[in-house]
Amino acid sequence: MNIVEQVQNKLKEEIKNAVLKAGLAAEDQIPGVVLELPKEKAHGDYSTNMAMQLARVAKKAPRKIAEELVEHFDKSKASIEKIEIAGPGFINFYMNNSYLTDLIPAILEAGSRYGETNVGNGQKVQVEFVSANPTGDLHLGHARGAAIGDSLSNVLAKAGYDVSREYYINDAGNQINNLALSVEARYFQALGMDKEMPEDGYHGADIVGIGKKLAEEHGDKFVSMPDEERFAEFREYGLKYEMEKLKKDLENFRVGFDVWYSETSLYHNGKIEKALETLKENGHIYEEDGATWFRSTAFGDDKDRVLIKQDGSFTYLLPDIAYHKDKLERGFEKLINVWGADHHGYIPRMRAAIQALGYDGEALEVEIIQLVHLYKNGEKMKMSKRTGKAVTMRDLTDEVGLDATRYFFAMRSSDTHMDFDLDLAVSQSNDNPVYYAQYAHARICSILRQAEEQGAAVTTEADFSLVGAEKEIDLLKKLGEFPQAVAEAAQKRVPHRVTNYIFDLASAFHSFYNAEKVLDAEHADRTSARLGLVKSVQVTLKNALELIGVSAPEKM
RNA sequence: GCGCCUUUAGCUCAGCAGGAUAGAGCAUACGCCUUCUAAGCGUACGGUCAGAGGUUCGAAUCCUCUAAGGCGCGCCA
Repeated sequence: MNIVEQVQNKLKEEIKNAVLKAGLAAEDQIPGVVLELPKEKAHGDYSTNMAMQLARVAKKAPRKIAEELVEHFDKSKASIEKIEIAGPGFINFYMNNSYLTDLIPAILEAGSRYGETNVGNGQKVQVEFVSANPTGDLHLGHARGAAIGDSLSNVLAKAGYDVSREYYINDAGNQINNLALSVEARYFQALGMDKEMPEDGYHGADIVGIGKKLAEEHGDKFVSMPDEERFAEFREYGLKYEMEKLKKDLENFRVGFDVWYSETSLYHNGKIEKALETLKENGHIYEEDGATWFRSTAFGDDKDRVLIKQDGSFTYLLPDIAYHKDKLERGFEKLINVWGADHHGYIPRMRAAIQALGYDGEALEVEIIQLVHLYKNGEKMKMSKRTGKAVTMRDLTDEVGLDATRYFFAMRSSDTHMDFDLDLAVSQSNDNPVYYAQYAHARICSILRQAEEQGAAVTTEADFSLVGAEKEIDLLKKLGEFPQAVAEAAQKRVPHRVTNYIFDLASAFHSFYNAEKVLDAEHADRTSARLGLVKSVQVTLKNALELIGVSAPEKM
């Protein structure tokens, strides 16, 4: 627990004690003590709404309650300088903020670990994200999903969850057959022969590339091959090629996975049959019209779902149920799936399946990533994966830059529809807030470099009580919020809150930088103390940027 | 028709399990570099929180309805 939390807990405890001493409520009637960070400095460092909350229990006016509370409050116990009653009954606490300077050595010692908490309590969670079909390039929506999935995973890990990142490879369905046929068509075309694309073929440039590559490496070797054999070759080749490209693209995007899980493997190890068997045993399966159905309506779904089609093949749902059963059997307590908005209708049937398998439906959490619309020249760009006109993740990072792209996606709540203005991101890249945060980091590095040249070193032994100017206190408060910001982002699954924090911290630093000078030969002690402060900011900024996959440059 | 998401400043978005006078960035106007990086800082301007009811000491936030926009509603994946 850091110093900030200790002080907050102490304060809460004393508030509770004051309520009891004033006889305003019995112990079991006291509502949870809420401490707020007032927006206005004139409202103190902390405030509580306890008096208002007690109005009903104590049957008195909130301001009257507040007065009694303050009377019985033991000021000597919680670093308090002054208490005021304001507004409808807020009690505002003005702290003696000197305790905040203890944060500096604490952060310096924690280093890259600063920000860690244990609110996750080691809970085993799995985050499954991207999971794009290996039939083409990753596009804009995948990029957003990748950025959010990765950031969320980082944040959860930082907050003490036991996180596993997983990618589900859809390498078994019809789409892979279409991939093979698309490759085949492109191969023939590369040889100058006429061959039509399949109706649901993939028109991406990458497939054209595969065709060319095959033609260059193997000539017309496949032309005379029996159709079935050629199909199998192309299927495997296409899949391998797409997966390698996909992994590489994600790696370049600074996104890594612990597990790459193959759908096909479920067909070979009998897990699909087992899942079906479990559903049967639990009485949720029936036959109708020559198909096998899952009675998902029993768990609130709109309609029942087909698992095995008339022709005997599986729908997408059945292996997916087996997959989720496997996840749960691997001991994950929470399954967080990051899905595109176009799959949101799929949630009720998946949750139904989990319940039908005998698990708690709450184990499944789905983070829906809303659509990204790309604007160029003031016009919305039409995108379609089928026609191959989609803007790929690679196009985006090439054009906008990796850091800016990651930051931009991490900046916004995942459930808002997002407009990505390419012109703005490219032409006026200085407006991008990523540089604002990175610039703060680079500035600090510059100060530290010069300090070193001047023989001034960062040490935990400095006299940090010399840190106390207004901008310094603001900065310290911000630094102290970091662990809680991460914890909250994790618990609420809102990684963009970390990005907001980064912006706030950078802002507090820039403001400090303009108000106070760090390096000052005339005041060696103060210089030493301030070096500790800016180093703490550097450490915290770097840790925070790392959570959202953005680099912390030392020079800009 | 049904379900999910969205609607906050001219634009893009925050708003933390309901709190005090709703905040940033961009844009606009004006200041700040003989001093550690001006990709920065400061000041000003800018709001019927889509609309209507309700819940309560108190609502952008919770509930109901309405409107607008997006997405989905396959024996596709």
